[in-house]
Amino acid sequence: MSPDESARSNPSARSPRIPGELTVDGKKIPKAVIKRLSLYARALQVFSANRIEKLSSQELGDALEVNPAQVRKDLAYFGQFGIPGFGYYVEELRSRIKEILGTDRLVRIALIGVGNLGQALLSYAAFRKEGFIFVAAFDTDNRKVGIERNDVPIMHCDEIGKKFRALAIDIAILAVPVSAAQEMTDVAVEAGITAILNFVPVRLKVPDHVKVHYVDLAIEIESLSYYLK
Amino acid sequence: MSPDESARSNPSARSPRIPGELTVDGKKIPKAVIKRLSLYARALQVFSANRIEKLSSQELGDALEVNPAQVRKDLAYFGQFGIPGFGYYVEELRSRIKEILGTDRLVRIALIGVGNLGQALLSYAAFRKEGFIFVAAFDTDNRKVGIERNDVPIMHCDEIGKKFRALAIDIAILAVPVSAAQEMTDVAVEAGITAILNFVPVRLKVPDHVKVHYVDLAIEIESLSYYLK
DNA sequence: TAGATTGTTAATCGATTAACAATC
DNA sequence: TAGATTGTTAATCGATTAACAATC
Repeated sequence: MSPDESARSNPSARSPRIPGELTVDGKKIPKAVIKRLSLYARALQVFSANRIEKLSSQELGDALEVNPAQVRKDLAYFGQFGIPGFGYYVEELRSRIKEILGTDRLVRIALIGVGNLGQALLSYAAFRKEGFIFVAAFDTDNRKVGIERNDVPIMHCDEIGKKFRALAIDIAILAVPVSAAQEMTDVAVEAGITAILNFVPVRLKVPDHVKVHYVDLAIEIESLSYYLK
Repeated sequence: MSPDESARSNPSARSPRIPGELTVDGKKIPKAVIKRLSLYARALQVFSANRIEKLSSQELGDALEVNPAQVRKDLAYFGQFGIPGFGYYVEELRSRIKEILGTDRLVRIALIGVGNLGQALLSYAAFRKEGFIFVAAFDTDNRKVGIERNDVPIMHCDEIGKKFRALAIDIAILAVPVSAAQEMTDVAVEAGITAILNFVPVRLKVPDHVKVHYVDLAIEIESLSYYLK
């Protein structure tokens, strides 16, 4: 079977075969589309909580400062979700987007590095509300190992190899010092991880099948500085 | 004098006149360029620390996974920094980029919201190393008001109006609950702030001259989820 | 039916990469 | 001089927006 034959009638079918390059039915999906999809899902949750049962691409776009054509185009990558002349059912659209994102279930997260930032992330209640759960944290400091933090057990980094598989970790969040970042990454990759959210200000070397997102707080502030008068 | 006449021979002159739209000598500067400039500055710092005195756009690009033509093009927005056939002097390029970014001096930051995330940011040593200093933090919880955290005094949010001006705050970091985000933003804007780094998952309404950068941790994780096999 | 809004194609806009003359 | 690498223009690539036939 050729890669193209993986196209199916199921409109939200995912067929990522070339590592790092995501396609649905042969179309490449820009990274920005995925980010907006996630924003749509959250906005729809709010509409739903406010007892709004239907809306148009215009209304959804207005809530997020996104062009309505953009909203429709983003959705079109994955199928048809609306009714011409009517709009979208809020709950249905929300749940189908969550399905596309793969967040229609609990996503299991491991934290590597229980410093200040790591601890803040552990205690960030919004994660749980949005369907993410910390199942384990790892640190090399023996004073931290063995205790719990926000109901999350802290284990030694030496156990990453064993525990990542046993606990079926989906995503690793990296919040260690620069000096430890690459080594911890290598261990996590060796343990089979395929997605890393990296807060460490260093470029990580990973195999093609591993996806890394970078959040760089200092760069965010520095680039804001440019816009000061 | 027409806006275009603000073009000067000084290549790094900044002339942002249309609020929110940044131009240098009439050219628009993409936001992505500013982010990369900040990455270049940090990488150059590392080269410098390793006693590397010169490099080419190829070498700088390699370190950051950026195309060398991209490096040169980014710099070209602001002037000429290299020597044909030779490359760039590391220290000179670094200091000129810092100048462009406006981070060749301490940038003064105020934190609004001293919850878990806020406290983590206060204790994030990397900020200080990169030239940012927290000069004040604000919270509405009277148990926190009056004490210090990482040498930063915590004041009541009612004082934002007065203190922002007195302390010459450059950038506000917003880390409050969703319910308080817009009100705190309004107060900060009223107090003259022009740059906000917002960690709260809500769209802020601000006047055109105020620049907001969004860091949305839940969206980062959710969009990573999409890339799981 | 008339009005509204989708899904989709075409047009526009912007950003990245390639190529190369200029030049150290 | 010969070799290397810049700065810059042209070509490519990708993403956003506009427009509109299809259709509920």
